[in-house]
Amino acid sequence: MEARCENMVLNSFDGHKFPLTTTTIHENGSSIINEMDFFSNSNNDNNNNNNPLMSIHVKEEKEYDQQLQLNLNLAILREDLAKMKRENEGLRSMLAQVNEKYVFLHRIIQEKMVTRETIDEMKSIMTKDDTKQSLLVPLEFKNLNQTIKIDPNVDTNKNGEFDSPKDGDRGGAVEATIRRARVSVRARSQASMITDGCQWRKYGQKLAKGNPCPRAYYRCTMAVGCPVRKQVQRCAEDQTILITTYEGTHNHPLPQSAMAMASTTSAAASMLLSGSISSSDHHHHNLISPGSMLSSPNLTTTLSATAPFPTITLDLTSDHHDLRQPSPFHFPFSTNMNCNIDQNSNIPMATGQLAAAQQYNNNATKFSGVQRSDQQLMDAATAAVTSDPQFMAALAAAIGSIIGHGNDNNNDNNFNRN
DNA sequence: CGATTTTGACCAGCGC
DNA sequence: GCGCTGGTCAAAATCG
Repeated sequence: MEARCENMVLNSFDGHKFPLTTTTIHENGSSIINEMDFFSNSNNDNNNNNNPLMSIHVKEEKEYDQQLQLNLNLAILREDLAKMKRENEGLRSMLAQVNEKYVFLHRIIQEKMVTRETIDEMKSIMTKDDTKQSLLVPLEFKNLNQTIKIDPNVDTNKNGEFDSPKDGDRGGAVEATIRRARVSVRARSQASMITDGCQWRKYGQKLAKGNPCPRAYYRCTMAVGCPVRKQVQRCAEDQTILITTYEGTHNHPLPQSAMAMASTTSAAASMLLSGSISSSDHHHHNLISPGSMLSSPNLTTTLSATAPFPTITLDLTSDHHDLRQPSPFHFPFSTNMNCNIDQNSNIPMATGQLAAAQQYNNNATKFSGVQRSDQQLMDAATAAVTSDPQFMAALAAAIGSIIGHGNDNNNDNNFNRN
């Protein structure tokens, strides 16, 4: 004779209890704890088919098994969710730090702008040939934002492009200078074109001299008349390197996924035109600007004064940026914090961020304690984030939304409410 | 069938 | 003026 009792249960999330073990008590008083086999199949069912009571019992056990499996899955999901929440908390704190640095940079930028205005006034007093000066020193724009927005008063050709400087129009010359400034991005990628969030239409292909790989020409098709173009070509020396050269500034709102690249190239072009750094051929700069692609430890920028158009090259081909992968290249998480975003149009605004970045570098001693750890943290986060394009896009959108609200003090709160 | 790509032709700038 | 080169155009082909 043996008695059977259920003495261990699993509480389900909906309040139900499911037996995990049974205890078999034998006549001699000994007892054996039998663990419930969650994954047993129905082989034994055949042995009980002739016993209606046993059949009902087995049926109940099968239901228990199914429910137990379901609840175990739920428990696993819960654990995963908790893990993701913890990771999310870490990212939030990281973003808070990034945002703090953005505010700091923004203040520096404003200070820089004021300084530039003072220089402008002094120069205009010292020289009467201000037309030449302003053409030679493009940074003298008091508000670079104005150079990026499409001005209906500026002559454009039939394609909506800015006319070349030869038309003698000063405004047109300035705009053409902006458009002619080029930002070249070198990155390792197996894909034929890097994914930068914009829509492009190929309008030509050429075999350039000295490179067996053809150069492809693309224009932005996200808006009619958008003057932005890009050239894509593999490096002749190392064909795993994809060289993408951007020219012009978008005249339309950009999706969040495109903001990273647009703001980075915009910032680089801004620096290039600003003359905030000396423009010597093959002069390398390692820029420090928190949270920016431009600040990546192994990123090298190269300015070329001998090229037909002023060109700045952002080199992402070092080991740290080795992005070789079968899937299309995805632009590293970065840079939204490096641009001002027009509250109305969502157009990235070049604001001389890199000059500010340099000043940030000069002031780096203020941050020397946290800079290094932040940089390491940022590196780790970048590697983690870039491994998941979808998450990267979502994170970029989140950051963009924060910074898009300006630098008010509620940014952290805005994010934490998510 | 509309959008996109391909590809030869055309144009402008530059050096000789 | 001529040839070379880079960049763009536009008709044809291709794709989804």
